[in-house]
Amino acid sequence: MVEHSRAPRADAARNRAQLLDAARALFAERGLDVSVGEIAKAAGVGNGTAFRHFPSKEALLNAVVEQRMGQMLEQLRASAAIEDPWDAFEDLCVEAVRAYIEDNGYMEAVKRDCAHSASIAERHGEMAEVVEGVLARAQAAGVIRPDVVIDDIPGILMAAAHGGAVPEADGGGPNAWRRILALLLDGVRIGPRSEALPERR
Amino acid sequence: MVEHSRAPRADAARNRAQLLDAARALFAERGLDVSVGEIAKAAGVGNGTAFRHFPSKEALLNAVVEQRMGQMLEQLRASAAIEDPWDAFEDLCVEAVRAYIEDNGYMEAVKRDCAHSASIAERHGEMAEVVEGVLARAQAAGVIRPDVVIDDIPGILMAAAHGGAVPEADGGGPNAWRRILALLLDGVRIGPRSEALPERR
Amino acid sequence: MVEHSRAPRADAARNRAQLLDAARALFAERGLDVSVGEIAKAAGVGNGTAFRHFPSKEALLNAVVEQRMGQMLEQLRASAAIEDPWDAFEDLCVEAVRAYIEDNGYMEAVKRDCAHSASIAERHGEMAEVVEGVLARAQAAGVIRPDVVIDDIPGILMAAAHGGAVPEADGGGPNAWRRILALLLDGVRIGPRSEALPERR
Amino acid sequence: MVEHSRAPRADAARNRAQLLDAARALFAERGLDVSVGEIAKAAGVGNGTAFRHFPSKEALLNAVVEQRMGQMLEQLRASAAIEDPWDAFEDLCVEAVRAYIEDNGYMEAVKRDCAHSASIAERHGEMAEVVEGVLARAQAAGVIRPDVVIDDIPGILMAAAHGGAVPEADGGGPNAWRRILALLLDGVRIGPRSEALPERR
DNA sequence: AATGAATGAGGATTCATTCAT
DNA sequence: GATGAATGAATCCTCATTCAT
Repeated sequence: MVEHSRAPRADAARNRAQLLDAARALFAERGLDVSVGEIAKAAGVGNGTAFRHFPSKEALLNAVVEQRMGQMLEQLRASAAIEDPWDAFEDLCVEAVRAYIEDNGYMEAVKRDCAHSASIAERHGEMAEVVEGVLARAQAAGVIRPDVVIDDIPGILMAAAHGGAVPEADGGGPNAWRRILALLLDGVRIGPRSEALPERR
Repeated sequence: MVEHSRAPRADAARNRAQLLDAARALFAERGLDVSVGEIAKAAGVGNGTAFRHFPSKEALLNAVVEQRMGQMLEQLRASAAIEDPWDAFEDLCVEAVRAYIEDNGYMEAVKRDCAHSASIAERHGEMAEVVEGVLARAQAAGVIRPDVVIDDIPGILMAAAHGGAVPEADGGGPNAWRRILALLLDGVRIGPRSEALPERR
Repeated sequence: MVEHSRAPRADAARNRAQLLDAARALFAERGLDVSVGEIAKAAGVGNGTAFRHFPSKEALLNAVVEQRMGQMLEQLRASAAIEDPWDAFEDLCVEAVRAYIEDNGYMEAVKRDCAHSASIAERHGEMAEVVEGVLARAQAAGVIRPDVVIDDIPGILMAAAHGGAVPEADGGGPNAWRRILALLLDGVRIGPRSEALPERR
Repeated sequence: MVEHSRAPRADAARNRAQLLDAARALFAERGLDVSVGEIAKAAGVGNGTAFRHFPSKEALLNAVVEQRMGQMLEQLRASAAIEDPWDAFEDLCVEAVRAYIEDNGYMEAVKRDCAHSASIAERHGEMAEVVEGVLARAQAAGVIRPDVVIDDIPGILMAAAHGGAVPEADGGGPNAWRRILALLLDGVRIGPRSEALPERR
């Protein structure tokens, strides 16, 4: 009988999750211009339901971003756990940029000022802390030039994420960011350069 | 009052120029989503006038881009004329990125495939030629690592242009790109790194 | 006042019906150029509601046509059920032309190729079948000249429907088609002519 | 030197003629929806010129119609000159319908009430007179049934002109009107029917 | 709590018509 | 008299958001 009753509280949570999933997928795939209606449809719910869970499109985006930041935070911590200070920093950058690349919506959201909700701000703070730690460790280890500051990192990541954002004819494409990031890392690093740039796909 | 009087025929060119100016300004400020109507209003002309001069929004954008490319081409040539191979390359990058930064619309247009109009394609070719020359000269002079290829350059520029595209609180801002570009250039360069990153701000 | 209260959900069907009615009426009255906005207003709904029910003007027209074809098909079958072969044919023609006359929109739609939607195409096929049967029976009974072919019938009906499509001063008007159709039928028939043309209203 | 002066009065007449020609051609080809601007362009004049010669689109259409009526009148008179009363009537009908078919714009204009200008009304009267004469002669000769009246003729012609106005799949096409007109003529005629309907294309 | 209907403000684009030169 | 620029209303259509059930 449980299954036959009309969507009780349990399904509310499921709907929310499905909306978030659909929103993430669609924002990632097609940018921030997808309509709420389309997201709702992809989530298998009515569009009114979308607005019940998230009072505005902006709020939905924020929720997606917040969730994404959660995953990102885990990822950053994993990178931070790498023993070698340089490897930790490099891995952190690679994974962060990959997250941007794979989620256009997240990236576009990051470009706006997204410290709207309290929890986003909190997550943001935690992430900053982790990054700061990794950077400090690498600088303490003497593998990153000392004039790089924590405020440079978001820009570096965002820059790398746009390294492939040109037409294919001009060298753009899904893997082009790897070379750009490699150049940036070589610019940041102390010591010998990387032997070779990543293959251009 | 003189300036406010209507002066159609002779001022058609002026209207066109005002439309281009308004379009550039608004595209730059608020991205490619500004409506043609708003551009027309900013230019001080009626809705239909915009479409008389540019048969579609796309065409208006193309015109903006084309004009910008003209300026850009001159700028690139000036950079190419610099004697020192590295200075030429560096100047070229700085000026190109500055152009992107100052004209968001241009930059967004560059991300798309912009070989729409014949003249844009032609300009594009000329620009590529200049850049290729500067790169080749620098590599021949041994100041740029040999595994950098011409197809890396647009990505490098686009990346640098996004170095400031994060909230101010995260280190973004109108001048942040300079540091990111400096890092990229250090990654590209053979020999000692730059002594210090450009000042933030 | 009861009728004026808003009653969305349950009345969605009613809105749809009102839109169809309004569309039919306006298309009939003023041709296919009436705007969707005007139809919506006549139906007492907002602009967007029209597009919610029918995703495009074309779709709205198709719906009108489809509905009309349903009525028409019934009518044709009723005519086909008439025992006397000639009477059946005549009645079929009269009713078909009347349908055109009463619904200008339908008629204009028939002029285009209207096999747009699957169901329209299907209906079209069913109608053709009925007409073919009636014609064959009449020809078998020797009351219609044998060189008339099925492909002549749509043209005959369309022609008759335009018999009144001239200014009143020139003999046009809502009933003028009856005389024209009578002439056509006399041209098609084997045997004596009709004794008198229908009264010119 | 004459050719080098700026379009004196003589060219005004020429512009007018070119506008009429262009309007006729475009209205004929594509219906009454062609824009004045397009007509002006086809005529090789500025659109302001079009509105100088014809104060409104409606006026331009009227002028086209008026001119067309002139040609038509000649044609009708030629038909009226045919000796055999039936042949005269038949020829008149064939040529009139052909005129409609070949000039969609004219036909659409005839459907509206086009007695706007005095000269159109006058032409209209002359045409009616000719038609009336041909009809009377044929009826006097006993080849047209007596219950056909002059007011039936415009409807007959308009009807025949729409005999092909159905999709090709339903028997429509550029020559279908001939069979429909033949049926109408057989309905109108006294005596034996035509031996065979015109070939369907 | 979920639904999907309704809404109306835009957005791009076209066009008849008016006007300044 | 000719020109073509300017105009703004109108058109189809989309979408975030609100509401009645």
